[in-house]
Amino acid sequence: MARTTKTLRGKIRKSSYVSKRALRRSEILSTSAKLFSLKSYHDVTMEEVARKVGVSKGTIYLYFESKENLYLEILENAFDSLVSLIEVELAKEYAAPKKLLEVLKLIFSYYRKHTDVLRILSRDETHLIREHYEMTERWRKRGLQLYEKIIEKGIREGSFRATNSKLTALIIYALVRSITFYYTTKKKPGEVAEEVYSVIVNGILNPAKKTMTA
Amino acid sequence: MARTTKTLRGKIRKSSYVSKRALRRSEILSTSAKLFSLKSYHDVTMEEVARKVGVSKGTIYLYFESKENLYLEILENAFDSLVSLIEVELAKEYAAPKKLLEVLKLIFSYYRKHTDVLRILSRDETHLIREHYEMTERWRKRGLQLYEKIIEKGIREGSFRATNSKLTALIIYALVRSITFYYTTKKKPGEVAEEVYSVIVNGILNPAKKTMTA
Amino acid sequence: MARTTKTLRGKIRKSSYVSKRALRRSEILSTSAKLFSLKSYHDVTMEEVARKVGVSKGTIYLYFESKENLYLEILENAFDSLVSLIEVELAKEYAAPKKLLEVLKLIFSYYRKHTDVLRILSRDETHLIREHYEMTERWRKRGLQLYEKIIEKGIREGSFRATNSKLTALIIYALVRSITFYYTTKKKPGEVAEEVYSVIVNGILNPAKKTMTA
Amino acid sequence: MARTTKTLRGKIRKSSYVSKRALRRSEILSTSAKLFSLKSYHDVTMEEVARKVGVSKGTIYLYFESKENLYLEILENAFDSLVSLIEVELAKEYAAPKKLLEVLKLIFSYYRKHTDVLRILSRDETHLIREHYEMTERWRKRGLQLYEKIIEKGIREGSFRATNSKLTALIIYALVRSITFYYTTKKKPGEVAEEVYSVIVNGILNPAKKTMTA
DNA sequence: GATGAATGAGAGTTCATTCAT
DNA sequence: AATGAATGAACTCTCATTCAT
Repeated sequence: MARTTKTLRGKIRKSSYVSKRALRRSEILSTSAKLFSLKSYHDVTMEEVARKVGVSKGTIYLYFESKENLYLEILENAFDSLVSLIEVELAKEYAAPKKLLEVLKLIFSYYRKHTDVLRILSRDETHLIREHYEMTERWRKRGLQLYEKIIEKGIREGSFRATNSKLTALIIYALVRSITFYYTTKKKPGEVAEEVYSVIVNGILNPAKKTMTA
Repeated sequence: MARTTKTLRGKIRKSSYVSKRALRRSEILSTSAKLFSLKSYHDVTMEEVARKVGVSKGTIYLYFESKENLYLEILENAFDSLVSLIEVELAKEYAAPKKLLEVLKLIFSYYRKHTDVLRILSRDETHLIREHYEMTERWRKRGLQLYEKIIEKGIREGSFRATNSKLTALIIYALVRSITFYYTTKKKPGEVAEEVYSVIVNGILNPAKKTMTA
Repeated sequence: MARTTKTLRGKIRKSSYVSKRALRRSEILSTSAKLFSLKSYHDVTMEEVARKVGVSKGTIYLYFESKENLYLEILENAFDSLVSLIEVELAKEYAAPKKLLEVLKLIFSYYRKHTDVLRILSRDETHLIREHYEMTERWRKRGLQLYEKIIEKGIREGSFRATNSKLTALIIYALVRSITFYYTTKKKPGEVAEEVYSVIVNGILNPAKKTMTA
Repeated sequence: MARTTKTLRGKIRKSSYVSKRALRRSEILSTSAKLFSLKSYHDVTMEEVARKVGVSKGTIYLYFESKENLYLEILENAFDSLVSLIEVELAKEYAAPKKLLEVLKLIFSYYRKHTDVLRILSRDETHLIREHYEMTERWRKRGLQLYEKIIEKGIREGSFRATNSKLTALIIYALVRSITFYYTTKKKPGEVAEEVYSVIVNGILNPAKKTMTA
């Protein structure tokens, strides 16, 4: 009996310990993510992170090898969670225009909820360290490919006209990035997505005069 | 005769002296601009700037009060020269669509020539110092207003349809920014401008099916 | 019992921690005070202070915000402790001459024990920083007032003749300062005080001939 | 004839050059003396000296080997001119009390006219450099000896009572120093000298009660 | 595991001094 | 003789990281 109890307690303790550790980790991650979203990498000090988390400086190093690693893990997490969301969406059997709209909706919603982390992700602090550079490059290429595929699918389906799909993908990527950064509005993410979608697909020209400019 | 020569020489010497100093200044500006475009503000050291320019650390301080000032001057120069270029274009009596196209051409050409400086300008290293923050904010607002005015003019003229002009301006601003950043191509700036223009005004939808999505 | 022990140990540890920090602080204070008493402010480097204390440069900054602050704290400490000593003496109900003698004794004793710090206090390095300037000015004015009051009290009581009390105060202030600085002797501070006192009150004239010079 | 003219011209030119050089030298000396009297040695920059004199930094080095030398020469000049003045006074066949009074008058007058330089001389920035230290020490010892001799003369003559002449000399030295530093008054130097003299010789005690304290 | 004291390399900046012109 | 551009050593201060407790 005693042993069982002990073992159980051990397990509980261990599992509770593990979850405590996991909790601390994510606490550090989210706290520092907020800080990194407000200032540049170099302007966030480990001292500050520790103070905000409510632990000592040394403790941070029990959970993360270095400041660099902490920073990279924030990026990785953000990157992975957004990508996996989009992956699900992409798998669905929608026509290209609807697919584009749905992805936009998804992204804008996600951004609204995870502003901190994504401000960091979107920032062009690209040359901090090689790992960071590579990660953001990977992320950007991944995003571009995603849009490119949708556009090419649309062109094949006949729903999109035959534009330069690389450039168009970049355009979409860019505006998503900037709108999440700078578009301050009370509209719901879904509405924003629709507005953006409308400009992308229809352009800004007055259809009545379209013949004049094409 | 001799006197004349002397006077002339005096003038030349003086002017050559002035230009020597100016030359050094711009040498430091362009060298450090290149460095700042490759790394973040904090990752560029004055030591490095000095070494790249080929002078000693102290020399930099003969030309610039501080690292901050050096950085801000790079930004200011870039900002001012681009703005004044655009201002000239805006004054012309074009219809909105042509105006938009011309401004895009102008910007892409400018970027091609001043990549270093404009990579810095476009970066979102927004929290370095108040002056920097204010300068980039000003620059962004100025750019957004510019596009917004063109779009509103177009709407009034009937050439553009009645979109959310604020959002549309942001979209244009964003894509210009990202394309100059990430669009690596051998096309001439003018061609890029036209491609971008086409996507903006016409959208990506196949006109044959346009009725379906509006 | 065990609990009591634990609690006690806890308290001891905490108090021992506090005193450790306090110890380091005062170690740094006294070491740097010695250095500052030997060289001018600018000639003492933080590197040197650290080396002499036996810690690294960074450590000094864990205890003091800046070199300036370190310096000012040395001054403030010296100033405060001497002033509070004198204050006690002044409150006593002595006649002016005895009061003067007692204050002199006090000051000379104090100086003997705290030479380092008071060499700094007495130095006329008046233009370092505004805080320093203000502090030494305050200290000087405070000292002068002190003597002035004693002298005026003496004049009122009839024990001192009616001299220019401001000038006399300055004279006393000055000689105290210089004697502590330059009078190297094996005499006890009390004896020095009495010698000085004697010169001040009686002057140096031979009483037998006093009528001749007055 | 031509030769003579040439020679003459050469001489004139040379002498005019020499005096020009001498003028520059003393201009630099007096300008920097003023600066050194306002700030500490380290807080006066060669840049500042040059600017105030109205020449370039390099020029200062054509007249003085180093900052240290410039500083030392200021001290030396002040020291020498005062000492030679006093020397003359001392040679006169006065009785000790009158001698003391005359020397005090001399010193206070001199200070009034050469405040800048003597503020530097009186400052206890004693450990700048060995030369400076030695010079101020020499100066102090010289001054002390001077007073000591007068006092001992007075004691021998019977005009002064038998005090500790070393201490008394120090007292006089000290108060002279501080009064010149801190005694702000509109009185003429001669009057100040007399006031000081009176306190020194008569003390501050009320003669009516003198018997009580002796 | 957690702490916080300690480290020390490296940053920006200053300034006495030198030197080509 | 005079300049002023250039130097570079030395300074104060910061902060990611380590380590004894």
